[in-house]
Amino acid sequence: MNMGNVSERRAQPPAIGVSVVILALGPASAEHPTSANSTLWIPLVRRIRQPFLGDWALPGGGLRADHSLEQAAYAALESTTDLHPRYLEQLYTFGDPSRSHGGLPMVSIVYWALVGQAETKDFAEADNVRWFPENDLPALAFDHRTIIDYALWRLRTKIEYPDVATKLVGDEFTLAQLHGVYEAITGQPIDLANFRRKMLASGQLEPTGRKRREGRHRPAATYRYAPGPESTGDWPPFVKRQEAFQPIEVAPSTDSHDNSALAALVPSR
Amino acid sequence: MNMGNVSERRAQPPAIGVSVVILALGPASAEHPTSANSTLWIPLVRRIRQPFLGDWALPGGGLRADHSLEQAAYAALESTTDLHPRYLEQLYTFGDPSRSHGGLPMVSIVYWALVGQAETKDFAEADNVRWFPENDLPALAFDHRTIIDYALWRLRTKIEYPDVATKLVGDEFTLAQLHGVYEAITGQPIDLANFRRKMLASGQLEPTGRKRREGRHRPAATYRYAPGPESTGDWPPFVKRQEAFQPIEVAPSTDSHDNSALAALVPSR
DNA sequence: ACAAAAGTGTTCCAGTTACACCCATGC
DNA sequence: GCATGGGTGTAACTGGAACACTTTTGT
Repeated sequence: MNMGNVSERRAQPPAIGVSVVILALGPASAEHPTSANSTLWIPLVRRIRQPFLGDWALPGGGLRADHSLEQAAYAALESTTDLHPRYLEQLYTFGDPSRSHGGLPMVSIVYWALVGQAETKDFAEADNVRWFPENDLPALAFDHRTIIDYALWRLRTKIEYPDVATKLVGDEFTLAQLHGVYEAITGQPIDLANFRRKMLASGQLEPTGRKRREGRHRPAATYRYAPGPESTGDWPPFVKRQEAFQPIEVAPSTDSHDNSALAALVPSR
Repeated sequence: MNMGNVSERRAQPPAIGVSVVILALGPASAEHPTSANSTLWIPLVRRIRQPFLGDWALPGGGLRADHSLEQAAYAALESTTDLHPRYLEQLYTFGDPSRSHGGLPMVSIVYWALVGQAETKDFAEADNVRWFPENDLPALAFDHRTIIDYALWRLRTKIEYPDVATKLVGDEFTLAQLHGVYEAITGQPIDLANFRRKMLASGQLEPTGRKRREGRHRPAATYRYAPGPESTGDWPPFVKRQEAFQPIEVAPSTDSHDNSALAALVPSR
């Protein structure tokens, strides 16, 4: 590729990449406790080249012409953690020339993903991957701090939709657990009595009939998220949602289809 | 640029572009009347090459490494109409390989823009540019129909925020006008009495003291949109908004700064 | 029996809806 | 005066917030 002088390069299109903000519910961090006993954790990867060498950054990768954006996001996710996302949505596309800070100009299409609580036990920490609590992030490369703040803001404003909240707990959960998720995310105390009624009234929660003992006291009924066709609004009335969650050919290599891992990504509303 | 065989090209990054869905309030179309006497109009450009030669498409263009996404969106907008946007926001990024339909793979970062009613008099119709009412669109190239549907959906869900609605009328407007905008966009009849109270209660409307005669009857007081610092929520609590509306160097050529045209784009909340 | 969390009932309040009504202006 | 839209008043309805209360379990 021949790019002559500077002004010629400036006229070139920028590079494209995809990044992912992965969010999982974990224990409240010891140093920075919060009112709730859970916090959000985010995995970051350490940069191994300039600029920002040694700083932490969002997982991400390049984009191939024969892959969808979701596929690229999913690949970036896999490069960081074995956890499978239960929710994956496009967040925003950042492309300001100033954000590269000395690197080559880059447009980043950012996704955010939620992974379930049950699975977060294996917070597998590779050498260059580490999980950080949302309220105690290290110095971040590029504008990634801004991006994370935006992702958290989006989560907080979107948490009202039951399907988002349920993606942060296991498939089967008690209302108290779900309540905890809401409090952890909003940072606000929420009246449990009203919360329970509101959730049940939404018609999107299906009792499993089973019970679960949380502490050493009365067991609670468990529920499962059940979409229900009456879910209006929120998402556009057209195919976009299906399109976004088409089966993904995960491996960039030729022939390995593993869509089983993507069962959780099937359109949910 | 040398790209050998097909599989090699598939591994290349796709091209990037920016498209804009421009929305303006205009008269209800004769063939497809609606309950309200206004409808949304959208300018489209005719394609002059394959694929989809002769079909209509959203205005758009390429991306340069030294331009921000907003600058590119603004440039695309200028290529179509002289109208200046009063609102410009990123909508979504589309990148599915299937969307190119025989063309080269392309990632499109789509913006949507609102232009004021007063200015739409000069619906300047160039040979390859035509305005269409939202309810009577022609056959569209690529997935542009989906994109427009998404933009309309977004507008309809966002119209609640007074700042969005006011962007579709002139700087000075009567409550009846604003009411008409709401009805045109939602398609629902809205109780005028309650509407007026709600708007005034929002504290974001400032009386000008002037009056305007609309029909041949009692004149109505006019108002102006006045942000007010109490506007909470809606937008993320960080710089993103400012960043998104930094002064834009419009012309791709070397040195012509014309930021005066962008006064309307200054952050409004 | 007692502690602790699960789960239910009930009141209060604020914001919205529906609709009746008065006001200002042109003809 | 009267027609027409501008503008106000108000009662009924609705959903959420607050909090007292009952139930079920383990020790």
